[in-house]
This record gives sequence, structure tokens and C-alpha cells, in this order.
Amino acid sequence: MPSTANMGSLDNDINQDFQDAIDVMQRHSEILCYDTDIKYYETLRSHDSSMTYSPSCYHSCYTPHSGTPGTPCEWGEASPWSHVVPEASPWGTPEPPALYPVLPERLRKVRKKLRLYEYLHEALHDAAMGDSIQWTDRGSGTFHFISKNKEKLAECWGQRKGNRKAMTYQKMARALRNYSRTGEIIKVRRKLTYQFNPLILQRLGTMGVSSSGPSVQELLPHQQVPSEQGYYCSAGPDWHSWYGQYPYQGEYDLTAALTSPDSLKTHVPSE
DNA sequence: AAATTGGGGAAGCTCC
DNA sequence: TGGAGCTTCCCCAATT
Repeated sequence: MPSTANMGSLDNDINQDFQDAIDVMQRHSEILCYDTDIKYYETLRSHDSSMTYSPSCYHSCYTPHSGTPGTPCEWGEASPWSHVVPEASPWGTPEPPALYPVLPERLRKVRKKLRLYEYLHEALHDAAMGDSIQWTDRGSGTFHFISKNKEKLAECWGQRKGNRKAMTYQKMARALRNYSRTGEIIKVRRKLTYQFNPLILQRLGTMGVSSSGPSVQELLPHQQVPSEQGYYCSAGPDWHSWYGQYPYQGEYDLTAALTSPDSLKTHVPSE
């Protein structure tokens, strides 16, 4: 098990990196609208006005009690979940406003499309989705799907995206496997279990469910994340130290994969 | 043995 | 118009 001191050091490093990244993003990024969310809301509203909306199935842009359906949520707002299911947050209280930095009006106009890993992170904080997806070890970003209801989560994801056909767990898992190559999420060798990249987790935790943040590659431009590399080492040497710190490390055959010359010549985090 | 889960190739679609 | 990020289909292997 990792020492608390080491983890704290890593946290500090990551926090500093993310602060820098966020500063840059706030200066340069254009945030694009979740048009698919709006479309989904419109679909729901037209089909079933009595439907109970889960914030994971129907994104927070609609606040049932506010009387402003379809209004895109703004970054300056507190947790959107707090409108819908105030008790749902695992933190016990609505998200502190600090987690949703107030951005200039110009930057709030539009946001990028929601990405799957963002949706999953969102679902993990949604009590209504607790029967479909749960944290295995929140500290390490490990989560698992509940076998019985995993299809429900997938369906919600498909609805949220406005897919032509119904999303299934199989298809969602296929998308998740693609994350193995880019490093956002990897498969844990445990049934229905996956793990967020800690940097992604940190960004999601810092910025709520925004999708405008940098990719792993953007965050770690000095790292090589070649798709040709093995699936467990796809995110480079930082993952080596990362796995060294969290549970399930013994379930990975990482040693061989991560000790290749290529994987070691890049960034190795200081303690 | 059957069902479930995991994995990947490949083509297609939508959005930026 | 090209690339990213899925989505969809299909097939097969491994695990339960």
C-alpha cells in the first residue's frame, strides 16, 4: 500500500499541474454547447412529460423545479445535481461553488459534446444510478458496473447522446475499450470494473462535468501515449507509479509492460 | 455446456 | 475536408 505522504505529494504535483492547465484553458478555450443534451431534453419533454429525470439520464441542463426547461446550465452554477437530487451527492452537500469556476460570459456560451467518461463520472455521483454503477475504490478512481443494471446505464447513455439505436453495455464497453488506447479509462482485471486515469479524475473532480478540459495527451504532452503500445501501458510511465499506489496493482501484469525502454525514458514523477 | 464478459477489426456516423 | 470520438456490427476467446 502506498504511503500517505507519497500520495499527498502526488496530489500536490497534480494539483499544481491542473491549476496551470486550468489557467491556460480559461484563457484560451471555447466551450461548446451540449446540443445533444438539449435535443435529449426536447425528446423527453415531447414524449413523456411525467418521466422522472435522473441527472445521469437527463443532464442537469434541465432543472425540474426551476421552470426553465432546456436552459443550458452555466458554469457558474452550483452542482446541477443539487437542483434535482440534493441528497444524491456522495459528499452530502451540494458541490461547493469553487468546483465550478465562474467563467466569463463569452466562455459560457457553448460547450463541447459530453464524453462517455464524463458521463460515467457523473453517473457515479448520481444516487439514482447507484444500482448501475458504483465506485469500487473512489480514491483510485476504480469503479464497476452492476451486472443486473448495467444495461440501464448504457441505455441512458445512448438516450443522452441521442443515438439512433439503443445503446447496450456491449457497445458502451467497446467505447470504454477505446479509452484504453487514449488513457482516459482502463479496464481493470476484475469483472465489470474499470479505472479512471487519475488526471482525468482530478479534472472531473475539479471542473465538475465539464467536457472542455484537456485530454490526457494534452495534459501530458511530454508523455508518449502510443496506441501501438500495450493496452495496460498505454498511458505511459505515470501510470506505472499510479498503479503502484492504488489497489488492484497485483491484478495487472504491468511490470513487463512498463519497463520497456520506451516507457521509461519519459516523465517519471518525483516522489 | 451455456451464459456472460472481454477484446478487437472495421466501417460508418456526427461533430468540430 | 480531415480528424476525433464514438457507434454499430461482427466474431472470437476467456471466464464464470
